[in-house]
Amino acid sequence: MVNDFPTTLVYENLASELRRGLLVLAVLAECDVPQYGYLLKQSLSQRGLDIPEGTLYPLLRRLEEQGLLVSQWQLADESRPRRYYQISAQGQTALAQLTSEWHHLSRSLNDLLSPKE
Amino acid sequence: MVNDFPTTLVYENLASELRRGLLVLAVLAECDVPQYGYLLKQSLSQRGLDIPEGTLYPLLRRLEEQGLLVSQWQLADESRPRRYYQISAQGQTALAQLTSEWHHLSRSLNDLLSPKE
DNA sequence: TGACAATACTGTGCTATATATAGTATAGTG
DNA sequence: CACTATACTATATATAGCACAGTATTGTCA
Repeated sequence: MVNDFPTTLVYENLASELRRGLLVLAVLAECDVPQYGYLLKQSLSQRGLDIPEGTLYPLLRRLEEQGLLVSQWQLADESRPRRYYQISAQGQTALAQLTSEWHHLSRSLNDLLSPKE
Repeated sequence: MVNDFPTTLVYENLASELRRGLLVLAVLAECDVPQYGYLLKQSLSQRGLDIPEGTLYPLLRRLEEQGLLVSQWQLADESRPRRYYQISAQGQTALAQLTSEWHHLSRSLNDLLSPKE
């Protein structure tokens, strides 16, 4: 099995790993305004962050379970019920910390990736 | 169990998730020059990317298994044997792709995190 | 009217992976 | 001579993305 990985598969895998951690930050940041899953998927996609439903919905539930998001069903007339998620106070604290960590990390990585001496 | 997470634990968790995907990129980039685990750990730590041994060593083996790194034992006299890892041709391709993906993602995320309209 | 795509979500199970933990062993230092 | 730093291996567990499948409604186009 060793070394039998098609290059594209390996790459896809690594790329999604890269994306993975950033999604939490992105979702938390977007949820400063109430959002429901499908809308979120689309707005993130527009920003270049494609995320499959199978990842997004579980992520939203997980973040709610951890107390970073709160949600409620909303029955706008004439439309399907939607579950709206919004960031909690706890979530805002986490978002602030994560954002600063993000800036730190991205700076480190950019240094590392920039052309060497 | 729901909602019983101490905030710090949740945060630690998310922060390490954030770091996780970036490590692969960082390691690949550093291995343009032969590196061994312990040295890598230290140079990354200096750059602000702390990575426990329990994460780094398995990562190196995994990347070699996937054909992105190659390694060999080296017995410098007077010192303990070290396993040196270096990026492979395949690895360089992956690194290039990942780097461009990284720039793309970090731009998206920075947009998202920057003050709103 | 009837089919098909888009919308909007839930649930289950697989697999990949980080991390904790423990263990081995040598070199240097006080 | 003990302790710390160095340098690595191995195993077990828990987490979480993602694929896949399912449900159901709304809108559209022919």
